[in-house]
Amino acid sequence: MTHRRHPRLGRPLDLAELPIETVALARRLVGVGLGVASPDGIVGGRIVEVEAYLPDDPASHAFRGPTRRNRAMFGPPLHAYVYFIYGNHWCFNITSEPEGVGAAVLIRALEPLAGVEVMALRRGAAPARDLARGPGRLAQALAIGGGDDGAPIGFGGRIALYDTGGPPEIAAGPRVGISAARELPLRFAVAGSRFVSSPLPRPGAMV
DNA sequence: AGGATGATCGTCT
DNA sequence: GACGATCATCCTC
Repeated sequence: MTHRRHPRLGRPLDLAELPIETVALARRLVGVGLGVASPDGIVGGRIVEVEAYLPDDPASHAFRGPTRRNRAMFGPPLHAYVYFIYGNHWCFNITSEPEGVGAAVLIRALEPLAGVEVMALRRGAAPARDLARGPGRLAQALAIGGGDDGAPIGFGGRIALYDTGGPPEIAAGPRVGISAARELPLRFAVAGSRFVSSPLPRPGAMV
């Protein structure tokens, strides 16, 4: 199964268009199409929520230097970093920054657009809104697991990005589930999307 | 609608 | 041996 123009995800995204600085990449990925090729066809949707994990970020797995688990974070940009958490769940990141610098963007939620029935099958009778809302559910719906860790993003591989059209309005807020650096607004989402895991203030909203 | 809890295991100290 | 970038379920309000 190979990636090409997809009626719902759009046309293949030229990776050269993407910034590799972590915050810039995180913001750019909001609204981008994500497709995973499998025997069941292309399964994916529009990225509606991400989190940035910066170099020298106390909330990042890379904070204490390279280990076997976080190795991909220190590899080249635009590769998958996939890790297992809480004994149950896989989480999917796209690496950022030049090789040697440990950083990545966690993909937290998707608006399902392609292979929705396949996602529903994998997720087991979940409501459409919950098919890929949250990083664990997203990985399960897309069948992303440890075997994808370190793989390059792109056409010719399993995981590819698509250009779905114009950039959306982006909301920002604190990251989820971390204990360090809680105050930093490093979570980015499509403003107002119902597929975001938890609400974020609209851009320019009053505090 | 929202808070608490158990599941479950790889990774690092 | 503790804990985690989570989720589903069960409970109370």
